[in-house]
Amino acid sequence: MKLSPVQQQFILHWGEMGTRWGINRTVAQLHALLFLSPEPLPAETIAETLEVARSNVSTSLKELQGWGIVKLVHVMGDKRDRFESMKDVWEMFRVVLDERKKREIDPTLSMLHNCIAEAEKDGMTDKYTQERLGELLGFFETTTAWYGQIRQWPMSAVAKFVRMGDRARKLLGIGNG
Amino acid sequence: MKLSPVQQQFILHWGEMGTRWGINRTVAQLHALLFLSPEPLPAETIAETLEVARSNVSTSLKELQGWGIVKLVHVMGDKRDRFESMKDVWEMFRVVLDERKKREIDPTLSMLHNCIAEAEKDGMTDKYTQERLGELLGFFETTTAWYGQIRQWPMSAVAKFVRMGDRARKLLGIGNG
DNA sequence: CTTCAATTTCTGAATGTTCTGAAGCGACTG
DNA sequence: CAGTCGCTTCAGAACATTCAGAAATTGAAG
Repeated sequence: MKLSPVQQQFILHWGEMGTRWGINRTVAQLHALLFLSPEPLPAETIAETLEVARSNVSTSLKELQGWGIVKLVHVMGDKRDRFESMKDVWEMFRVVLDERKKREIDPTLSMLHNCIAEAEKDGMTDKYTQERLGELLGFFETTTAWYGQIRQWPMSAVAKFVRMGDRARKLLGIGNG
Repeated sequence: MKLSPVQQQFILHWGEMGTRWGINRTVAQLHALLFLSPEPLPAETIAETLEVARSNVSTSLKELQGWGIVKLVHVMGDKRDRFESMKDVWEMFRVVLDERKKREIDPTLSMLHNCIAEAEKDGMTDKYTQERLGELLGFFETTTAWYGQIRQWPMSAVAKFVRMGDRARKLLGIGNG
């Protein structure tokens, strides 16, 4: 399988991008390749195309399946596993955000709850710290609640909302407008 | 300077958190410490408290200043530099998001524009790839436009918006509600 | 101009991560 | 039941990041 220069550029950039957000480069590249591919690819092909070890592909595919954005599929007459990426971009990012929330934000929320509870009774943690932790918790609670709302909106609603711009805020009668 | 167990827990967790989002552990810990501190701290104190090398503190502070969430300040009668974190959580996250947009999303947008333009004339990139890239670009453009809107809302507006829940969508007459 | 404290820069060492090739496992085939 | 194919696991090598301590720089005070 031969990649066009454009495909290469995209895959490389996506890999680079991944690392900046704490995702393994190869994992991200692999995802980019599958995302562009019209049909599900076998692991062997992926390894050749990306020029990485077969074993590395295996591990990365597990990772991507763990995130829920790549699925294993079979095609008639081929006993090899094939893999395809989720193709709906909006859905894909929703899945990733949900997963990161579960893995990272939720634990942070409980850490903060715990810290705040401890601080109240330990007699060693100053008021200022308690206030800061409280504000941080408030921030996370509000934003996750917010995300919880919006993630359910159909994509068309989001698009309209964006197009409304500041009128949305005024229509809802919120803020200082 | 002695940290309470609660403060330690928070700082450690924040450092851990940072690494998952592509931010150096020490940088994140340092930020956590400054965030909790009622007054600006000199580098020396930070190094002692966090038990890291003085030089490491210096580099990390530069990094945090680069992100725009830590500032150098002076206090009367002390010639040492002191550092304080931005304290408004909402403002702080806005600054970080703005910065990440500038560093990561904007380059991705131009990469996508470029790829799409190239793909149209190179005759080597299949239609399917072009469609996928187009959808991805659409996604990034919509979400950045959206963020551009909301980042300007006062925090109170966001809070109200969240509390309205799905009523907001219905009130605006968007989506399939 | 010298001294001294504070800070920054630099370099090699330590640590952490990512990757490969080899080995192993299981399923299918002749 | 031996042979092949595909997949996964694993140990160590390669690579990248992070860090500490030494050296250099800055800048203020005398």
